[in-house]
Amino acid sequence: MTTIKLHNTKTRRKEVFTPLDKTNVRMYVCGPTVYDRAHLGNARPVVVFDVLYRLLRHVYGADHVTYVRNFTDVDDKINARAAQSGRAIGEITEETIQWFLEDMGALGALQPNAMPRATQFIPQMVAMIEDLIAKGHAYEAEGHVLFAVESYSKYGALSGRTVDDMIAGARVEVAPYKRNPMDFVLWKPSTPDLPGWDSPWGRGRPGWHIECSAMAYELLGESFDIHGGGNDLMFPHHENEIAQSCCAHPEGGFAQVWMHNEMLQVEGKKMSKSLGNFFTVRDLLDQGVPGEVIRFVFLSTHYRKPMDWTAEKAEQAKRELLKWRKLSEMVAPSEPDPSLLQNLAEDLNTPAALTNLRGMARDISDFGKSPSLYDNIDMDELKSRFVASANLLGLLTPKLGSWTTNIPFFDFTHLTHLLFNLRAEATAKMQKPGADPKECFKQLDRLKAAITDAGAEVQMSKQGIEIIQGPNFDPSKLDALK
RNA sequence: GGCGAGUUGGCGGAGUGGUUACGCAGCGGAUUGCAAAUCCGUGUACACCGGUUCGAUUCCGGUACUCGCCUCCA
Repeated sequence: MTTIKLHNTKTRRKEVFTPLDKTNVRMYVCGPTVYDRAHLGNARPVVVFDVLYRLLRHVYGADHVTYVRNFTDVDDKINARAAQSGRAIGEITEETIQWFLEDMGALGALQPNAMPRATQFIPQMVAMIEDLIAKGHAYEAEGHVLFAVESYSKYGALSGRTVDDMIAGARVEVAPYKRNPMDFVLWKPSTPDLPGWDSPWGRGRPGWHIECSAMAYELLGESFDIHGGGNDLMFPHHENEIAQSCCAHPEGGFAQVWMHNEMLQVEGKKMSKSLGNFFTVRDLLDQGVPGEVIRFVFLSTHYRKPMDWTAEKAEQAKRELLKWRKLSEMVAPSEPDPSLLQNLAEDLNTPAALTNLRGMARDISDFGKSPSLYDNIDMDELKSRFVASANLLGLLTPKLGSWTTNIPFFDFTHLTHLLFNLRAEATAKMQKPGADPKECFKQLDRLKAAITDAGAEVQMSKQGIEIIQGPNFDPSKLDALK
Protein backbone atom coordinates (compact mmCIF):
# COMPACT_ATOMS: atom_id res chain seq x y z
CA MET A 1 0.00 0.00 0.00
CA THR A 2 1.19 3.46 -0.84
CA THR A 3 2.57 5.34 2.14
CA ILE A 4 1.10 8.82 2.26
CA LYS A 5 2.98 11.61 3.99
CA LEU A 6 1.23 14.83 4.92
CA HIS A 7 2.43 18.05 6.46
CA ASN A 8 0.68 18.43 9.79
CA THR A 9 0.24 22.01 10.95
CA LYS A 10 -0.08 20.72 14.50
CA THR A 11 3.51 19.44 14.53
CA ARG A 12 4.82 21.56 11.67
CA ARG A 13 6.38 18.64 9.96
CA LYS A 14 5.71 16.01 7.38
CA GLU A 15 4.37 12.82 8.92
CA VAL A 16 3.46 9.40 7.70
CA PHE A 17 -0.31 9.32 7.48
CA THR A 18 -1.90 6.50 9.44
CA PRO A 19 -5.69 6.57 9.43
CA LEU A 20 -7.53 5.81 12.65
CA ASP A 21 -9.63 3.35 10.67
CA LYS A 22 -8.45 2.49 7.21
CA THR A 23 -11.86 1.20 6.26
CA ASN A 24 -13.24 4.66 6.92
CA VAL A 25 -10.78 7.49 6.43
CA ARG A 26 -12.43 10.71 7.54
CA MET A 27 -11.74 14.26 6.39
CA TYR A 28 -13.42 17.56 7.18
CA VAL A 29 -12.79 20.74 5.21
CA CYS A 30 -14.23 24.16 5.99
CA GLY A 31 -16.59 25.20 3.23
CA PRO A 32 -17.83 28.60 2.13
CA THR A 33 -20.14 31.09 3.74
CA VAL A 34 -22.84 31.30 1.15
CA TYR A 35 -23.71 34.87 0.30
CA ASP A 36 -22.03 35.37 -3.08
CA ARG A 37 -20.22 33.69 -5.95
CA ALA A 38 -17.01 31.92 -4.98
CA HIS A 39 -13.97 33.99 -5.85
CA LEU A 40 -10.83 32.41 -7.21
CA GLY A 41 -9.23 32.19 -3.77
CA ASN A 42 -12.17 30.16 -2.49
CA ALA A 43 -11.44 27.60 -5.15
CA ARG A 44 -7.90 26.78 -4.08
CA PRO A 45 -8.72 24.71 -0.98
CA VAL A 46 -11.49 23.02 -2.92
CA VAL A 47 -9.04 21.84 -5.56
CA VAL A 48 -6.27 21.02 -3.08
CA PHE A 49 -8.48 18.85 -0.92
CA ASP A 50 -10.15 17.36 -3.96
CA VAL A 51 -6.75 16.01 -5.00
CA LEU A 52 -6.25 14.64 -1.50
CA TYR A 53 -9.71 13.09 -1.60
CA ARG A 54 -8.91 11.42 -4.91
CA LEU A 55 -5.61 10.16 -3.57
CA LEU A 56 -7.21 8.75 -0.43
CA ARG A 57 -9.90 7.06 -2.50
CA HIS A 58 -7.25 5.54 -4.70
CA VAL A 59 -5.17 4.25 -1.82
CA TYR A 60 -7.89 3.15 0.60
CA GLY A 61 -10.72 2.49 -1.83
CA ALA A 62 -13.51 4.80 -2.90
CA ASP A 63 -15.90 3.32 -0.36
CA HIS A 64 -13.52 3.79 2.53
CA VAL A 65 -13.20 7.57 2.58
CA THR A 66 -15.67 10.03 4.06
CA TYR A 67 -15.22 13.64 3.06
CA VAL A 68 -17.34 16.31 4.71
CA ARG A 69 -17.42 19.93 3.63
CA ASN A 70 -19.94 22.28 5.18
CA PHE A 71 -21.91 25.26 4.01
CA THR A 72 -22.12 28.12 6.46
CA ASP A 73 -25.62 29.38 5.80
CA VAL A 74 -26.16 31.46 8.91
CA ASP A 75 -23.86 34.44 9.18
CA ASP A 76 -23.86 38.21 9.52
CA LYS A 77 -22.63 38.67 5.96
CA ILE A 78 -25.62 36.72 4.70
CA ASN A 79 -27.94 38.83 6.84
CA ALA A 80 -26.36 41.98 5.49
CA ARG A 81 -26.75 40.77 1.92
CA ALA A 82 -30.41 39.98 2.51
CA ALA A 83 -31.06 43.35 4.09
CA GLN A 84 -29.44 45.28 1.29
CA SER A 85 -31.03 43.29 -1.54
CA GLY A 86 -34.45 42.84 0.03
CA ARG A 87 -34.34 39.13 -0.74
CA ALA A 88 -35.09 36.28 1.61
CA ILE A 89 -32.12 34.72 3.33
CA GLY A 90 -33.11 31.21 2.29
CA GLU A 91 -33.31 32.27 -1.31
CA ILE A 92 -29.83 33.78 -1.24
CA THR A 93 -28.20 30.82 0.46
CA GLU A 94 -29.92 28.28 -1.77
CA GLU A 95 -28.91 30.13 -4.92
CA THR A 96 -25.34 30.57 -3.73
CA ILE A 97 -25.01 26.90 -2.85
CA GLN A 98 -26.10 25.91 -6.34
CA TRP A 99 -23.63 28.37 -7.84
CA PHE A 100 -20.87 26.98 -5.72
CA LEU A 101 -21.59 23.41 -6.76
CA GLU A 102 -21.72 24.39 -10.42
CA ASP A 103 -18.51 26.38 -10.32
CA MET A 104 -16.54 23.80 -8.36
CA GLY A 105 -17.90 21.10 -10.63
CA ALA A 106 -16.48 23.02 -13.57
CA LEU A 107 -13.10 22.78 -11.85
CA GLY A 108 -13.47 19.03 -11.78
CA ALA A 109 -13.99 18.81 -8.04
CA LEU A 110 -15.79 15.71 -6.83
CA GLN A 111 -18.64 16.34 -4.47
CA PRO A 112 -17.89 15.42 -0.87
CA ASN A 113 -19.81 12.58 0.73
CA ALA A 114 -21.67 15.06 2.89
CA MET A 115 -22.25 18.79 2.58
CA PRO A 116 -24.01 19.74 5.79
CA ARG A 117 -25.58 23.15 6.20
CA ALA A 118 -25.14 24.87 9.53
CA THR A 119 -28.85 25.59 9.87
CA GLN A 120 -29.57 21.86 9.81
CA PHE A 121 -27.47 21.27 12.92
CA ILE A 122 -28.66 23.92 15.35
CA PRO A 123 -29.88 21.41 17.99
CA GLN A 124 -26.48 19.71 17.95
CA MET A 125 -24.76 23.06 18.41
CA VAL A 126 -27.03 23.94 21.30
CA ALA A 127 -26.31 20.59 22.88
CA MET A 128 -22.58 21.06 22.52
CA ILE A 129 -22.75 24.53 24.04
CA GLU A 130 -24.76 23.22 26.98
CA ASP A 131 -22.16 20.54 27.43
CA LEU A 132 -19.35 23.12 27.40
CA ILE A 133 -21.13 25.21 30.01
CA ALA A 134 -21.69 22.14 32.17
CA LYS A 135 -18.01 21.28 31.96
CA GLY A 136 -16.97 24.78 32.95
CA HIS A 137 -15.53 25.85 29.61
CA ALA A 138 -18.22 28.35 28.69
CA TYR A 139 -20.40 30.89 30.41
CA GLU A 140 -23.48 32.93 29.68
CA ALA A 141 -23.31 36.71 29.76
CA GLU A 142 -25.95 39.18 28.62
CA GLY A 143 -27.65 36.75 26.26
CA HIS A 144 -24.34 35.60 24.82
CA VAL A 145 -22.57 32.39 25.54
CA LEU A 146 -18.79 32.70 25.48
CA PHE A 147 -16.02 30.18 25.47
CA ALA A 148 -13.54 30.74 28.29
CA VAL A 149 -10.11 30.40 26.68
CA GLU A 150 -8.39 30.21 30.05
CA SER A 151 -10.25 26.99 30.77
CA TYR A 152 -8.32 25.24 28.03
CA SER A 153 -4.60 25.14 28.67
CA LYS A 154 -3.68 24.17 25.12
CA TYR A 155 -5.42 27.17 23.58
CA GLY A 156 -3.10 28.58 20.90
CA ALA A 157 -1.15 25.37 20.30
CA LEU A 158 -2.12 25.04 16.65
CA SER A 159 -1.18 28.55 15.63
CA GLY A 160 1.76 28.77 18.02
CA ARG A 161 0.58 31.64 20.16
CA THR A 162 -0.18 32.02 23.78
CA VAL A 163 -3.14 33.84 25.19
CA ASP A 164 -0.76 36.48 26.55
CA ASP A 165 0.82 36.99 23.11
CA MET A 166 -2.55 37.49 21.61
CA ILE A 167 -3.67 39.99 24.16
CA ALA A 168 -0.39 41.82 23.67
CA GLY A 169 -1.37 42.15 20.04
CA ALA A 170 -4.29 44.05 21.49
CA ARG A 171 -6.57 44.05 18.53
CA VAL A 172 -9.26 41.92 20.02
CA GLU A 173 -12.75 43.11 20.51
CA VAL A 174 -13.13 44.15 24.08
CA ALA A 175 -16.62 43.60 25.34
CA PRO A 176 -17.55 44.32 28.93
CA TYR A 177 -19.23 40.95 29.36
CA LYS A 178 -16.09 38.98 28.45
CA ARG A 179 -14.05 37.51 31.26
CA ASN A 180 -11.00 37.41 29.04
CA PRO A 181 -10.66 39.57 25.94
CA MET A 182 -9.85 36.45 23.90
CA ASP A 183 -13.08 34.68 24.81
CA PHE A 184 -15.14 34.07 21.73
CA VAL A 185 -18.83 33.75 21.04
CA LEU A 186 -20.60 30.40 20.94
CA TRP A 187 -24.11 31.80 20.87
CA LYS A 188 -25.39 35.32 20.40
CA PRO A 189 -28.83 36.88 20.68
CA SER A 190 -30.89 37.66 17.60
CA THR A 191 -33.25 40.53 17.04
CA PRO A 192 -36.71 39.66 15.65
CA ASP A 193 -35.69 40.55 12.09
CA LEU A 194 -32.68 38.23 12.13
CA PRO A 195 -32.59 34.45 11.91
CA GLY A 196 -32.88 32.89 15.32
CA TRP A 197 -33.58 29.69 17.15
CA ASP A 198 -34.92 29.11 20.63
CA SER A 199 -32.31 28.05 23.12
CA PRO A 200 -31.76 27.91 26.88
CA TRP A 201 -30.24 31.40 26.52
CA GLY A 202 -33.14 32.87 24.60
CA ARG A 203 -33.68 33.27 20.90
CA GLY A 204 -30.37 33.51 19.13
CA ARG A 205 -27.96 32.14 16.57
CA PRO A 206 -24.70 30.24 16.74
CA GLY A 207 -21.20 31.67 16.49
CA TRP A 208 -19.23 30.64 13.45
CA HIS A 209 -16.75 28.33 15.15
CA ILE A 210 -19.23 26.10 16.94
CA GLU A 211 -20.85 25.23 13.62
CA CYS A 212 -17.86 23.29 12.37
CA SER A 213 -17.25 21.60 15.72
CA ALA A 214 -20.83 20.39 15.92
CA MET A 215 -21.06 19.22 12.32
CA ALA A 216 -17.70 17.45 12.43
CA TYR A 217 -18.69 15.66 15.62
CA GLU A 218 -22.09 14.70 14.29
CA LEU A 219 -20.83 13.35 10.96
CA LEU A 220 -17.31 12.14 11.71
CA GLY A 221 -17.21 11.51 15.43
CA GLU A 222 -15.12 12.84 18.28
CA SER A 223 -11.89 12.02 16.49
CA PHE A 224 -11.16 11.76 12.81
CA ASP A 225 -8.18 11.89 10.47
CA ILE A 226 -7.79 15.12 8.57
CA HIS A 227 -9.08 18.65 8.96
CA GLY A 228 -8.33 21.08 6.16
CA GLY A 229 -8.79 24.69 5.16
CA GLY A 230 -7.01 27.84 4.13
CA ASN A 231 -4.25 29.01 6.45
CA ASP A 232 -6.13 32.21 7.18
CA LEU A 233 -8.55 30.01 9.08
CA MET A 234 -5.82 28.65 11.33
CA PHE A 235 -6.43 31.45 13.75
CA PRO A 236 -8.91 31.97 15.19
CA HIS A 237 -11.32 29.58 13.50
CA HIS A 238 -9.43 26.31 13.76
CA GLU A 239 -7.92 27.16 17.10
CA ASN A 240 -11.41 27.73 18.42
CA GLU A 241 -12.74 24.55 16.86
CA ILE A 242 -10.05 22.59 18.66
CA ALA A 243 -10.83 24.28 21.95
CA GLN A 244 -14.55 23.58 21.64
CA SER A 245 -14.27 20.02 20.41
CA CYS A 246 -11.50 18.92 22.72
CA CYS A 247 -13.23 20.40 25.75
CA ALA A 248 -16.60 18.93 24.85
CA HIS A 249 -15.07 15.54 24.04
CA PRO A 250 -11.85 15.30 25.99
CA GLU A 251 -11.59 11.58 25.34
CA GLY A 252 -11.39 12.13 21.56
CA GLY A 253 -8.48 13.78 19.85
CA PHE A 254 -10.51 15.71 17.27
CA ALA A 255 -8.50 15.97 14.03
CA GLN A 256 -5.24 14.00 13.90
CA VAL A 257 -3.78 15.92 10.99
CA TRP A 258 -4.37 19.59 10.25
CA MET A 259 -3.67 20.77 6.75
CA HIS A 260 -3.62 24.34 5.53
CA ASN A 261 -3.22 25.63 2.04
CA GLU A 262 -1.45 28.93 1.40
CA MET A 263 -3.23 31.91 -0.03
CA LEU A 264 -3.80 32.86 -3.61
CA GLN A 265 -2.53 36.04 -5.18
CA VAL A 266 -3.37 37.65 -8.49
CA GLU A 267 -0.55 39.03 -10.61
CA GLY A 268 1.62 39.24 -7.51
CA LYS A 269 -0.88 41.00 -5.28
CA LYS A 270 -3.43 39.87 -2.78
CA MET A 271 -6.80 39.66 -4.42
CA SER A 272 -8.98 42.43 -3.12
CA LYS A 273 -11.79 44.57 -4.28
CA SER A 274 -9.86 47.76 -3.64
CA LEU A 275 -7.02 46.71 -5.95
CA GLY A 276 -9.49 45.90 -8.66
CA ASN A 277 -8.09 42.40 -9.13
CA PHE A 278 -10.99 40.63 -7.53
CA PHE A 279 -12.84 38.10 -9.63
CA THR A 280 -14.89 34.97 -9.26
CA VAL A 281 -14.48 31.53 -10.71
CA ARG A 282 -17.57 32.21 -12.78
CA ASP A 283 -15.98 35.36 -14.21
CA LEU A 284 -13.07 33.29 -15.51
CA LEU A 285 -15.30 30.56 -16.89
CA ASP A 286 -17.39 33.16 -18.66
CA GLN A 287 -14.25 34.66 -20.16
CA GLY A 288 -13.55 31.30 -21.74
CA VAL A 289 -10.92 30.03 -19.33
CA PRO A 290 -11.84 26.35 -18.98
CA GLY A 291 -12.22 24.99 -15.49
CA GLU A 292 -9.60 22.39 -16.27
CA VAL A 293 -7.11 25.16 -17.05
CA ILE A 294 -7.81 26.81 -13.70
CA ARG A 295 -7.27 23.47 -12.01
CA PHE A 296 -4.00 22.91 -13.87
CA VAL A 297 -2.68 26.29 -12.82
CA PHE A 298 -3.59 25.58 -9.19
CA LEU A 299 -1.84 22.23 -9.35
CA SER A 300 1.33 23.76 -10.74
CA THR A 301 2.16 25.32 -7.37
CA HIS A 302 2.52 23.28 -4.20
CA TYR A 303 -0.43 23.85 -1.90
CA ARG A 304 1.72 25.15 0.97
CA LYS A 305 3.21 27.93 -1.13
CA PRO A 306 1.53 31.15 -2.09
CA MET A 307 0.07 30.71 -5.54
CA ASP A 308 0.14 33.55 -8.00
CA TRP A 309 -2.62 33.54 -10.61
CA THR A 310 -1.52 35.17 -13.86
CA ALA A 311 -3.09 35.28 -17.29
CA GLU A 312 0.16 33.99 -18.74
CA LYS A 313 0.06 30.84 -16.62
CA ALA A 314 -3.48 30.19 -17.76
CA GLU A 315 -2.37 30.57 -21.36
CA GLN A 316 0.50 28.11 -20.93
CA ALA A 317 -1.70 25.65 -19.11
CA LYS A 318 -4.24 25.78 -21.88
CA ARG A 319 -1.67 24.98 -24.54
CA GLU A 320 -0.28 22.06 -22.63
CA LEU A 321 -3.70 20.64 -21.88
CA LEU A 322 -4.71 20.88 -25.52
CA LYS A 323 -1.71 18.76 -26.44
CA TRP A 324 -2.48 16.24 -23.75
CA ARG A 325 -6.09 15.97 -24.81
CA LYS A 326 -5.00 15.20 -28.36
CA LEU A 327 -2.68 12.46 -27.15
CA SER A 328 -5.25 10.82 -24.97
CA GLU A 329 -8.41 10.93 -27.05
CA MET A 330 -10.54 7.83 -26.77
CA VAL A 331 -8.22 6.20 -24.27
CA ALA A 332 -9.62 4.38 -21.26
CA PRO A 333 -7.74 4.82 -17.99
CA SER A 334 -5.91 1.96 -16.31
CA GLU A 335 -3.68 2.38 -13.25
CA PRO A 336 -1.81 5.59 -12.45
CA ASP A 337 1.93 5.86 -12.86
CA PRO A 338 3.79 4.69 -9.72
CA SER A 339 6.19 7.64 -9.56
CA LEU A 340 3.34 10.08 -9.98
CA LEU A 341 1.49 8.34 -7.20
CA GLN A 342 4.58 8.57 -5.05
CA ASN A 343 4.89 12.30 -5.70
CA LEU A 344 1.28 12.84 -4.72
CA ALA A 345 1.76 10.73 -1.62
CA GLU A 346 4.66 12.98 -0.67
CA ASP A 347 2.49 15.71 0.82
CA LEU A 348 0.61 16.30 -2.42
CA ASN A 349 3.52 17.32 -4.60
CA THR A 350 1.32 18.20 -7.54
CA PRO A 351 3.96 20.20 -9.46
CA ALA A 352 6.18 17.12 -9.52
CA ALA A 353 3.19 15.02 -10.54
CA LEU A 354 2.63 17.34 -13.51
CA THR A 355 6.25 16.73 -14.47
CA ASN A 356 5.50 12.99 -14.45
CA LEU A 357 2.62 13.61 -16.81
CA ARG A 358 4.87 15.64 -19.08
CA GLY A 359 7.30 12.76 -19.27
CA MET A 360 4.57 10.34 -20.27
CA ALA A 361 3.12 12.79 -22.76
CA ARG A 362 6.54 13.15 -24.35
CA ASP A 363 6.97 9.41 -24.70
CA ILE A 364 3.55 9.05 -26.27
CA SER A 365 4.22 11.90 -28.61
CA ASP A 366 7.68 10.61 -29.60
CA PHE A 367 6.29 7.18 -30.24
CA GLY A 368 4.01 8.68 -32.86
CA LYS A 369 7.06 9.89 -34.77
CA SER A 370 9.51 7.06 -34.43
CA PRO A 371 7.76 3.92 -33.21
CA SER A 372 10.90 1.83 -33.62
CA LEU A 373 12.51 3.51 -30.63
CA TYR A 374 9.69 2.21 -28.49
CA ASP A 375 9.69 -1.43 -29.51
CA ASN A 376 9.73 -2.62 -25.95
CA ILE A 377 7.01 -0.36 -24.68
CA ASP A 378 3.33 -1.13 -24.75
CA MET A 379 2.03 2.14 -26.06
CA ASP A 380 -1.63 1.40 -25.37
CA GLU A 381 -0.71 0.66 -21.80
CA LEU A 382 1.29 3.87 -21.53
CA LYS A 383 -1.60 5.91 -22.84
CA SER A 384 -3.99 4.29 -20.40
CA ARG A 385 -1.57 4.93 -17.58
CA PHE A 386 -1.22 8.53 -18.70
CA VAL A 387 -4.96 9.09 -18.58
CA ALA A 388 -5.33 7.29 -15.25
CA SER A 389 -2.55 9.44 -13.81
CA ALA A 390 -4.12 12.64 -15.07
CA ASN A 391 -7.48 11.49 -13.71
CA LEU A 392 -5.96 11.07 -10.28
CA LEU A 393 -5.24 14.79 -10.42
CA GLY A 394 -8.73 15.45 -11.73
CA LEU A 395 -7.39 16.29 -15.19
CA LEU A 396 -8.42 14.83 -18.57
CA THR A 397 -11.53 13.41 -16.98
CA PRO A 398 -14.46 12.67 -19.25
CA LYS A 399 -16.63 15.07 -17.31
CA LEU A 400 -14.43 17.97 -18.32
CA GLY A 401 -14.23 16.71 -21.89
CA SER A 402 -15.75 19.57 -23.76
CA TRP A 403 -14.19 22.29 -21.61
CA THR A 404 -17.46 24.10 -21.48
CA THR A 405 -20.78 23.34 -19.93
CA ASN A 406 -22.88 23.21 -23.03
CA ILE A 407 -20.89 23.19 -26.27
CA PRO A 408 -20.46 19.74 -27.79
CA PHE A 409 -17.48 18.73 -29.87
CA PHE A 410 -17.77 19.80 -33.47
CA ASP A 411 -17.00 17.56 -36.42
CA PHE A 412 -14.28 19.23 -38.47
CA THR A 413 -13.86 16.46 -41.05
CA HIS A 414 -15.40 18.40 -43.89
CA LEU A 415 -13.40 21.56 -43.23
CA THR A 416 -10.20 19.59 -42.88
CA HIS A 417 -10.73 18.03 -46.29
CA LEU A 418 -11.48 21.38 -47.79
CA LEU A 419 -8.24 22.81 -46.45
CA PHE A 420 -6.32 19.79 -47.62
CA ASN A 421 -7.69 20.01 -51.15
CA LEU A 422 -7.03 23.71 -51.42
CA ARG A 423 -3.45 23.24 -50.32
CA ALA A 424 -2.96 20.35 -52.70
CA GLU A 425 -4.34 22.40 -55.56
CA ALA A 426 -2.15 25.36 -54.73
CA THR A 427 0.95 23.25 -54.44
CA ALA A 428 0.19 21.57 -57.75
CA LYS A 429 -0.20 24.92 -59.46
CA MET A 430 3.13 26.02 -58.07
CA GLN A 431 4.86 23.14 -59.74
CA LYS A 432 3.26 23.97 -63.07
CA PRO A 433 4.95 26.83 -64.91
CA GLY A 434 2.44 29.42 -65.97
CA ALA A 435 -0.26 28.50 -63.48
CA ASP A 436 -1.05 31.01 -60.74
CA PRO A 437 -1.46 29.54 -57.23
CA LYS A 438 -2.24 32.89 -55.64
CA GLU A 439 -6.01 32.60 -55.80
CA CYS A 440 -5.86 29.18 -54.15
CA PHE A 441 -3.70 30.47 -51.32
CA LYS A 442 -6.05 33.37 -50.82
CA GLN A 443 -9.01 31.04 -50.45
CA LEU A 444 -7.00 28.90 -48.12
CA ASP A 445 -6.09 31.82 -45.92
CA ARG A 446 -9.66 33.08 -45.85
CA LEU A 447 -10.94 29.71 -44.74
CA LYS A 448 -8.28 29.42 -42.07
CA ALA A 449 -9.07 32.89 -40.80
CA ALA A 450 -12.76 32.07 -40.58
CA ILE A 451 -12.10 28.93 -38.57
CA THR A 452 -9.71 30.75 -36.26
CA ASP A 453 -12.26 33.49 -35.88
CA ALA A 454 -14.83 30.95 -34.74
CA GLY A 455 -12.53 29.98 -31.92
CA ALA A 456 -10.72 26.93 -33.24
CA GLU A 457 -7.07 26.40 -33.96
CA VAL A 458 -5.79 25.30 -37.35
CA GLN A 459 -2.59 23.33 -37.53
CA MET A 460 -1.18 22.60 -40.97
CA SER A 461 1.85 20.43 -41.33
CA LYS A 462 3.32 18.07 -43.85
CA GLN A 463 1.88 15.16 -41.91
CA GLY A 464 -1.64 16.43 -42.05
CA ILE A 465 -4.10 19.09 -41.12
CA GLU A 466 -5.76 19.37 -37.79
CA ILE A 467 -8.42 21.64 -36.40
CA ILE A 468 -8.76 21.90 -32.65
CA GLN A 469 -11.79 23.32 -30.96
CA GLY A 470 -10.91 26.02 -28.44
CA PRO A 471 -12.84 26.88 -25.31
CA ASN A 472 -14.58 29.83 -26.96
CA PHE A 473 -15.51 27.92 -30.07
CA ASP A 474 -18.72 29.13 -31.65
CA PRO A 475 -19.95 26.75 -34.36
CA SER A 476 -22.58 29.18 -35.55
CA LYS A 477 -19.83 31.37 -36.97
CA LEU A 478 -18.98 28.58 -39.40
CA ASP A 479 -22.47 28.40 -40.82
CA ALA A 480 -21.63 31.01 -43.43
CA LEU A 481 -18.97 28.76 -44.93
CA LYS A 482 -21.46 26.14 -46.00
C1' G B 1 4.54 44.98 18.34
C1' G B 2 3.42 39.29 18.44
C1' C B 3 3.24 34.59 15.49
C1' G B 4 4.39 32.11 11.00
C1' A B 5 5.96 31.17 5.80
C1' G B 6 9.20 32.21 1.98
C1' U B 7 13.67 34.10 -1.20
C1' U B 8 16.15 28.64 -7.04
C1' G B 9 18.47 30.38 -14.25
C1' G B 10 14.46 35.65 -18.56
C1' C B 11 9.53 33.75 -16.34
C1' G B 12 7.01 29.64 -13.75
C1' G B 13 8.39 25.83 -10.55
C1' A B 14 10.31 20.83 -8.12
C1' G B 15 14.32 18.75 -5.68
C1' U B 16 18.99 17.38 -3.58
C1' G B 17 25.11 17.17 1.24
C1' G B 18 28.92 15.91 -4.34
C1' U B 19 25.80 13.67 -10.88
C1' U B 20 20.98 17.58 -16.72
C1' A B 21 14.58 18.45 -12.77
C1' C B 22 10.73 19.85 -15.73
C1' G B 23 7.57 23.56 -18.53
C1' C B 24 7.37 28.26 -21.09
C1' A B 25 10.15 32.02 -23.40
C1' G B 26 14.96 32.97 -25.93
C1' C B 27 18.87 31.51 -29.29
C1' G B 28 20.80 28.11 -33.46
C1' G B 29 19.04 24.50 -36.97
C1' A B 30 15.34 21.17 -39.74
C1' U B 31 10.72 21.25 -42.00
C1' U B 32 7.40 24.90 -44.45
C1' G B 33 3.85 28.76 -50.06
C1' C B 34 3.91 32.36 -45.62
C1' A B 35 2.85 31.87 -40.71
C1' A B 36 1.62 28.52 -37.01
C1' A B 37 2.41 23.80 -35.34
C1' U B 38 6.07 20.02 -35.06
C1' C B 39 11.13 18.14 -34.52
C1' C B 40 16.61 18.50 -33.19
C1' G B 41 20.24 21.22 -30.44
C1' U B 42 21.20 24.92 -26.72
C1' G B 43 21.18 27.54 -20.55
C1' U B 44 25.97 24.49 -14.56
C1' A B 45 20.44 28.98 -11.26
C1' C B 46 19.90 28.33 -6.22
C1' A B 47 19.12 36.40 -1.83
C1' C B 48 23.52 38.10 1.29
C1' C B 49 27.32 37.11 5.31
C1' G B 50 29.47 33.67 8.43
C1' G B 51 29.82 28.46 10.45
C1' U B 52 29.87 22.87 10.18
C1' U B 53 31.97 19.59 6.18
C1' C B 54 36.79 16.65 2.01
C1' G B 55 32.62 19.16 -0.35
C1' A B 56 26.42 23.22 0.77
C1' U B 57 21.84 25.64 -3.35
C1' U B 58 20.74 21.59 0.22
C1' C B 59 22.51 21.49 7.54
C1' C B 60 23.29 25.63 11.57
C1' G B 61 23.46 31.00 12.94
C1' G B 62 22.85 36.01 11.47
C1' U B 63 21.41 40.08 7.75
C1' A B 64 18.23 41.99 3.96
C1' C B 65 13.82 41.70 1.39
C1' U B 66 8.83 39.64 0.37
C1' C B 67 4.29 37.68 2.05
C1' G B 68 0.37 35.87 5.36
C1' C B 69 -2.20 35.87 10.11
C1' C B 70 -3.18 38.56 14.73
C1' U B 71 -9.89 42.51 12.18
C1' C B 72 -15.94 35.93 12.35
C1' C B 73 -11.81 37.23 4.26
C1' A B 74 -10.44 30.43 1.89
